[in-house]
Amino acid sequence: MHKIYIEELNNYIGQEIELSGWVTHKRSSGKIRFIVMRDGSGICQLVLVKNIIPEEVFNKYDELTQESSFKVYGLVKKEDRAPGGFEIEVKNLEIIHIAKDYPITPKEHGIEFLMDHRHLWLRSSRQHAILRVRHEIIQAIRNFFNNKGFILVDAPILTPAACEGTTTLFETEYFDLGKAYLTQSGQLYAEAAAMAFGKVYTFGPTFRAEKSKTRRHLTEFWMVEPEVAFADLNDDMDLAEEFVEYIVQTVIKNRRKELEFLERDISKLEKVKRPFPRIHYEEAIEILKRNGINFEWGNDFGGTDETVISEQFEKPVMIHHYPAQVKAFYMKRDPNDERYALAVDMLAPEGYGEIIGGSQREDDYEILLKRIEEHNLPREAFEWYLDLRRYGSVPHSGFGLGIERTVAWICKLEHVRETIPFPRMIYRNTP
RNA sequence: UCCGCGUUAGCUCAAUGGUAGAGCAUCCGGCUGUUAACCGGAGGGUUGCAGGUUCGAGUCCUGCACGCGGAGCCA
Repeated sequence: MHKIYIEELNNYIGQEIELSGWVTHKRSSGKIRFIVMRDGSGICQLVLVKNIIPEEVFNKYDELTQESSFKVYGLVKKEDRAPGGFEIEVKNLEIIHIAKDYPITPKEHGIEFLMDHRHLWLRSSRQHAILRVRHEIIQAIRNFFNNKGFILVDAPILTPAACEGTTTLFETEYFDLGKAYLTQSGQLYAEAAAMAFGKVYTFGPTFRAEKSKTRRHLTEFWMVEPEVAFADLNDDMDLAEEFVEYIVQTVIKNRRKELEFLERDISKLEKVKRPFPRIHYEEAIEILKRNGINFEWGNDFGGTDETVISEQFEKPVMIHHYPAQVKAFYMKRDPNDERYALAVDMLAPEGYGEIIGGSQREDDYEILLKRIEEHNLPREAFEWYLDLRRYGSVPHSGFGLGIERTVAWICKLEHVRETIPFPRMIYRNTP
């Protein structure tokens, strides 16, 4: 007998097979009983009919509870009435473990209850769909860069100093060397690697100890950060739009079933094709003014501002040339106008906000040193970073894309907490 | 950190200041094609915690804890 997964049922119609899985729910009409099972690859309906199977097998239905594990042997039939389109006419059934009082019952639950039971919530079909899309996005990211000759370079997670500031770091003791911090970006290390390999990307978890409490924030989130030697801001934007187009189109192609389950309007995602609009910071301000928003030059855009700007477009929009004062020390200034940094943010459509932040980096030793001092950063900690400008410095650019916000946008979720298996938020670090 | 809302059965929620209730889940019974099946019955409560007002508080007041939504900051 073939031991198979539910997703393979189509190849076994009319044959006897073995499945292993868990009870999602069951129904009975007396002498005919139904069990809906899941095995991780899908769901399938089992039918037990009294009189055609041994009484002992028929009665195992009574023992099985929601989420009990078991093996089933039976005949595969095509059946349009069954969820998933197939059903198993049960011949025999072997109980592995009986679950007692599974807490997530087939009715609605509140978010606090579900988050407390996140380890069990992952078993539900909605979470399956979301995390499969996440998997597909990560796969697309790796394929995109690998196919373009980028080298994956893992940045350290324990770091000696801040990349961007000092107020938002998780701190830990590091033997006799004092404090260490959880990384908030792999970028500085990606720059070093780009000087070694030309085109690189880092991909890993990053940490922000900010007390942000919104639907777009986690304290631990995943970021992919490409960095390219000899690339300027325009090259950076070219890469970013090709990258995002590839991710979205790959998910539509390979995970249409999951998007449909989530009731995602796929036609909106189909529009995510190059070229994306590129607007100057000043144009973005004009858009805000036209929409009656009073915006002061020199500020960064808030959540509402981002939504208003991105609503003008059906595609992700790139805003470039931000005022240098609101951007990080390592960003290169526009040589034609020192007020601006050669920075770009990409805002996702439908109000999902910033998914990419990037820039051309400062490649001049003296200027970078000056910026480090202006920001009151400890020069010793950045000596290695300054070395990159001492030995064959070149123009280079890169960006970071937040995985969770990208998943939330593509799945059209209310909150990023569902985009990662075990979210870490300001008021939650369990389970 | 600030602003707003909330906390009642295992879960989701009701309950003019006057005897705490429903649906689901659980248990018992019925039903040969169910789709979060359905029908009948049963058990299940220190109303988040600590005070206060009142003849009487789930309900009004104060404080605390926890959660949710939003702001700031960011990806």
